[in-house]
Amino acid sequence: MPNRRPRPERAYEPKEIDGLDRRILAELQVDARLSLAELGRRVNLSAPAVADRIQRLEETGVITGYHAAVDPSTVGFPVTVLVRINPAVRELPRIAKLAEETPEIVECYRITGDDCLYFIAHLRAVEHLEPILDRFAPYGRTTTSLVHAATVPRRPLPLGAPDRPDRPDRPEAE
Amino acid sequence: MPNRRPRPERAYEPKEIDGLDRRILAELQVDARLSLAELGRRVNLSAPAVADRIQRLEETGVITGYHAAVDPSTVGFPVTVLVRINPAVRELPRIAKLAEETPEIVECYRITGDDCLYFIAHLRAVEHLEPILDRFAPYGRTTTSLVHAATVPRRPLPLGAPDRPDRPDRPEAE
DNA sequence: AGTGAAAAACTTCCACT
DNA sequence: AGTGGAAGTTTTTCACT
Repeated sequence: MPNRRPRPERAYEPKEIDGLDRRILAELQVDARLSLAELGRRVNLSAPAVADRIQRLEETGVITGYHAAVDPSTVGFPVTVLVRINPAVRELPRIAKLAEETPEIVECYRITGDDCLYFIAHLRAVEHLEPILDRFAPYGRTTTSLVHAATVPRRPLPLGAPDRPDRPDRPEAE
Repeated sequence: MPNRRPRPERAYEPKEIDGLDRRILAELQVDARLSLAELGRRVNLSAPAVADRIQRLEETGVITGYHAAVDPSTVGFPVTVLVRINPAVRELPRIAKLAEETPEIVECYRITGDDCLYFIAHLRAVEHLEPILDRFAPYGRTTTSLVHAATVPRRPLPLGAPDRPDRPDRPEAE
């Protein structure tokens, strides 16, 4: 037998995710507030079994959280911008820190290409854009786009239709 | 009295969102699975009162859903791309439709600027990028970036700290 | 708009398979 | 890994403020 060291620590165990897990994930991506009982009914499993699986999915880093989606325009942030940044040499860490410290910025990613960073920010008014851009200006060149309508609103990963049973159905109680 | 027609239909009523609502929203953005009972404890309100407010927030379009966040890399989508598109004249609707029909695309927005559309897609392999780009090629010029680490992972809107009481606390039971 | 109390539903724990 | 049953919570409804 080959000398197998214990598996290196990693964020999530490489345990197989089966069709049942995928169906549970598909359901929870659409409605995170589904009860374990209801989930169990949908995937044909008892509530404790669903609870077990969900716990495992959480512990292995597959599910990273449960979040209410709030429409920014309804809570005073009618303006959304996407800003790309072409950083001056060696200034990327400073830019990342600035982004982190700016509460209006709700996500920020490193990307490949000339502009190697971009963020999304929600603003109370277009006028609030300038001061934000000004803070970044010393460290890079910014390109700003106003975000209009969502052509495809955020939607779940294509995990396969949540309707293919992995085991035969149990007989229905009527 | 001026002739007031019934209020035009809109996605959400312009009812005031007070500090209590903001605190509830702040909590639910962080953990959508909090129980009404626990929320009530945190904002110092009874469970039925919290349920009422949440229902109103849902009905008025402030809360648009509750979603489990799934780490794409743990479910077989290790590659994330951001694609900007500069559409050929009059082809934007076709591009939007293509985006809608491509399950790997999890969001797509219209933006200002030369490239007036962008989308985010999660892929099972870089090789899957080409066929997708090829579908868009006839209708516009695409610019693709690979998305690396999240500098700022998606986080809640800055709705104000969820710890400022709007009413005096009730006496604690001990 | 919010409360407390009762009924229904849900989550959790556990012994068993 | 999953089940069914018991115990503890939570959600929901409702009369009252």
